Amino acid sequence: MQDQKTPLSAIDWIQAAFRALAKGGPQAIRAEAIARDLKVSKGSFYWHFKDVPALKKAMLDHWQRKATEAIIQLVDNSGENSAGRLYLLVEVATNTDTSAYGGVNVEAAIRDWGRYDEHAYEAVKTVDEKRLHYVTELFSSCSVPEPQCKRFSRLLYSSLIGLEALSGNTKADRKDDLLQLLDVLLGGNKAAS
Amino acid sequence: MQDQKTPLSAIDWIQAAFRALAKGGPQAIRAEAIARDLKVSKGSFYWHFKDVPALKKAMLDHWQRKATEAIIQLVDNSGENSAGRLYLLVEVATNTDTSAYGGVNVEAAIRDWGRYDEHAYEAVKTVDEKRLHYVTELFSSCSVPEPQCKRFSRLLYSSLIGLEALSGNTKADRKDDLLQLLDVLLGGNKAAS
DNA sequence: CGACAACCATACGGTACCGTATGTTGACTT
DNA sequence: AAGTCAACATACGGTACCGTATGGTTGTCG
Repeated sequence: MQDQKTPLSAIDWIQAAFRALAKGGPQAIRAEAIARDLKVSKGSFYWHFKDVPALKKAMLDHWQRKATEAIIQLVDNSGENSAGRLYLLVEVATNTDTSAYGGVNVEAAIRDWGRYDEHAYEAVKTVDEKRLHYVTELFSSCSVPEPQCKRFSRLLYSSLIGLEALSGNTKADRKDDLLQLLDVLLGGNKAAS
Repeated sequence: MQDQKTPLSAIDWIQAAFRALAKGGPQAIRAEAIARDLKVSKGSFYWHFKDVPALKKAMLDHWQRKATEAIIQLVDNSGENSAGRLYLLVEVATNTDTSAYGGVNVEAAIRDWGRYDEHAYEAVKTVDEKRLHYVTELFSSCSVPEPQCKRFSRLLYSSLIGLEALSGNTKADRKDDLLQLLDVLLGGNKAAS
């Protein structure tokens, strides 16, 4: 939104790179292309970053921090109990408008990226593990028997990922589907507690 | 496996292109790179295809046919009832070794591709709709109440997609998770028969 | 044996990108 | 007012790809 003469920072480049990633995939992370998008020359890029791999590393570091911070915020706020937190988690997670860093489908794009790039894979893996661990704890606090907790968290998280990858559904659809899944998962074990 | 002097066909190129896609993403579908992989020159490529977009179109057409044929085979064979077919479907679908066309993670790679390419998106959408329709029918035959059938099929299919996108789990894990999900989905509505 | 077609190699001009080297500008010191 | 430095722009050589043009092998058929 800044129009003229305000110098760019590294974060500006990172955000623009995420826009490019979301729109064109990992191969769209190119110095000259992003420079055009920012209406500067690539001389600017090579002032802020050593090379393209350095930009990619900065993107992954940035995302990895943001993606886990979002979870921590949900832990701290919301005086809900465990079950309530699970439902709240679904509500928030389906709001893909959490456009913290850059674009819209950044999450999915990074996950794709991880399929072809080792460093991206490591970042995705780390984030996945932290999130799954958190959700597992929530299920455990809902008196779900222990061996099922990890499985249920995988199913819930996988459904979130899969529903966004699936074609031809809306954000509201995905939220309803996931809430219903939570009902089924928690209801099926309501006997305990 | 053919060593020397056996001339290539268009299908050979398509299969090699799928290998490239699975390994390096959509951007890896390049005439010269695939030619090197096939140990021929790109003159060969431009004899079999008009250009790279023509190859991509042929890939999508080929996959779209294969991906729906696999379902039809499951309908015809297997004298199972509806519930049994659902479980069988999970068993077969988690065997990603259905290496019919080319590689391993071709499905996921095409889904990624669809995020950046309109034609690929259309192909994925068509395949998704056919599969979802089939699974919905199965749920309906299992005395699952009508409004839930579509939702359950989305959840099952999305979980399959999401679990494969998820990092750090094995093929056996995914199968177990999905079978358990089926238990929960079918068991949770056993009352309404 | 000569013609023809399938199949491929080689050579070419063109584009888009990378990374480096070096010039330019404005703002801010002293 | 001269110097310094952050933040660019410009220009360069190099690579990898695209698509075309054209030429070279095979086999097959009359």
